[in-house]
Amino acid sequence: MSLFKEIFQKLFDHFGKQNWWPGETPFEVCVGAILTQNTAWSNVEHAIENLKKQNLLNFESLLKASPEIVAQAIRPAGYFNIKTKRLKNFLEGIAKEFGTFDALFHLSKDHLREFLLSLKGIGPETADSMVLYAFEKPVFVVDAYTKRILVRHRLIEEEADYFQTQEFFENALENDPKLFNEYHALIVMTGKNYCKKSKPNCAHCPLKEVNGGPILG
DNA sequence: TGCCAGGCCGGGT
DNA sequence: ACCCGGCATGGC
Repeated sequence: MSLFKEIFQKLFDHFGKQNWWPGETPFEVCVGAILTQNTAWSNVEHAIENLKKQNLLNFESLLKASPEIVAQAIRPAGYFNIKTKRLKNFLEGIAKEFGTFDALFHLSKDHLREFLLSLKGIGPETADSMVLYAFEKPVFVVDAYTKRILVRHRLIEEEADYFQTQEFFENALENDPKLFNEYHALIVMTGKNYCKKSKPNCAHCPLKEVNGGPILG
């Protein structure tokens, strides 16, 4: 078994199934992906709740809602002004290019990804989170935790960019959206245990050794 | 109190 | 091409 499969297995055995993404519909997943940019999910939950209460958590309603209303609703998620713009860019981009949200389901993975990345406010992680968790196409989502863990264990260089890190996983694993789904969720769980500033082999952090050593401390 | 959170953009050098 | 500040709330 490959190293990356072994790591996955140990994380899965330790943490169990994560049932990601926390969202009831593909549209909700997309909105959550934007709202959680550099933000704790607990804050996003309040914003999502507000949108639900006001019946704004669907494509048509959110598209029509005024920026002021949206900003007020998503306030708990932080960066509410810029995130309002990003949501609007997303919604208006879809309306202009495809007409409906559901039309996105007919796009190929690469076309979908390319379209999302063309929108201001949607970068690689947000796009890939949508592609994987809303549209269930096989891309490996990389985030700050992913890089932090790999760098800590000297599996990648500090300088590795998003796409290099992503290839690292995608080359090592079968192209399975369910696997990518679970793996990324487990990495987020694991990453919370790594302090941000510590050097490799920080005493507080788990996963002290990967090659030949115990994965979980 | 300060630091951190499931990024991304835009302006300066 | 890099580097860096701005964006903002809530939890520990």
